[in-house]
Amino acid sequence: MITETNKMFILKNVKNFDLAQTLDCGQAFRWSCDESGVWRGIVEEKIISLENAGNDIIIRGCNEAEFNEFWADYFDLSRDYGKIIHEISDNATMKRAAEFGSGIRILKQKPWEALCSFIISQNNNIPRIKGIIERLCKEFGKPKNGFYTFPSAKRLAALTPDDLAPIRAGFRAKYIIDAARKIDSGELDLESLKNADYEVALEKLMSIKGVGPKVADCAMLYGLGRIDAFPRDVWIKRALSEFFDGELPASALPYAGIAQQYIFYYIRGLEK
DNA sequence: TCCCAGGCTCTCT
DNA sequence: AGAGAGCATGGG
Repeated sequence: MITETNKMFILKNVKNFDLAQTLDCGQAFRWSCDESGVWRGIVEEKIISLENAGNDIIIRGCNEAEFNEFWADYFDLSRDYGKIIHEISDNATMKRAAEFGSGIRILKQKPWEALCSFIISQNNNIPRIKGIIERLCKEFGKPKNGFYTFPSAKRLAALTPDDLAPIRAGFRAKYIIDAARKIDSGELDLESLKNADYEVALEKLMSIKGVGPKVADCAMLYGLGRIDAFPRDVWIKRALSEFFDGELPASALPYAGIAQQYIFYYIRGLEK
């Protein structure tokens, strides 16, 4: 039987794309890696596997045309991260952080999945966030070649917080349901926020119960492709006061969201 | 056991 | 407007 996983091709000479850094830096929670360094994941109903090989990346599960059609945008391959790193490196600490995480790319995740994931992330730790999301997909997503799709807002809108008990999200269950219902009813249109004024988008997102400025910024950065969003979590606040006198250097402001990811990855790396 | 986690809501000043 | 408790759950 021919399956789509038989498809394979090699992405040549890719810069600033380290799979481990990009897929396990805390921006997405569903990618996993096996012992041989092969990363696998599902977005919508598309499954792909990737493996770093020097300056190349070995891709399985789709052909080049399919990759260019969908995944190239997901992995933000048209953005010149080298140029950004160069521009923000006039600040010594920013330079260290950016070089430490120079293989990070900001994924363009599905808006609903990003919003829902970061609602779950509040006052939580990353291993547990992953567990809750995994259970959410297993319980309410659709099975697909050994993976599960991320459940749609429509699917979750039909449930109650009690129905989410099996995923053990705690007090966040009611927030997930409120978000799902606002999206499903059309009260909130995530797509339209991609190009909205920042303050307008922030206010719209914060109309969801359990969504404050941090989760809203994450939804914008990771789900709406907005690098003007700058999520301030406990780690970033700590880093800002410890290394940056409270605010981002001016050179990093145009790339605030990307700078934020470098700092997050860097300071957490220092802990270990 | 205790502390904390990619925060937010609610209440009390 | 600002401070602080409470929140569900479980990893370290």
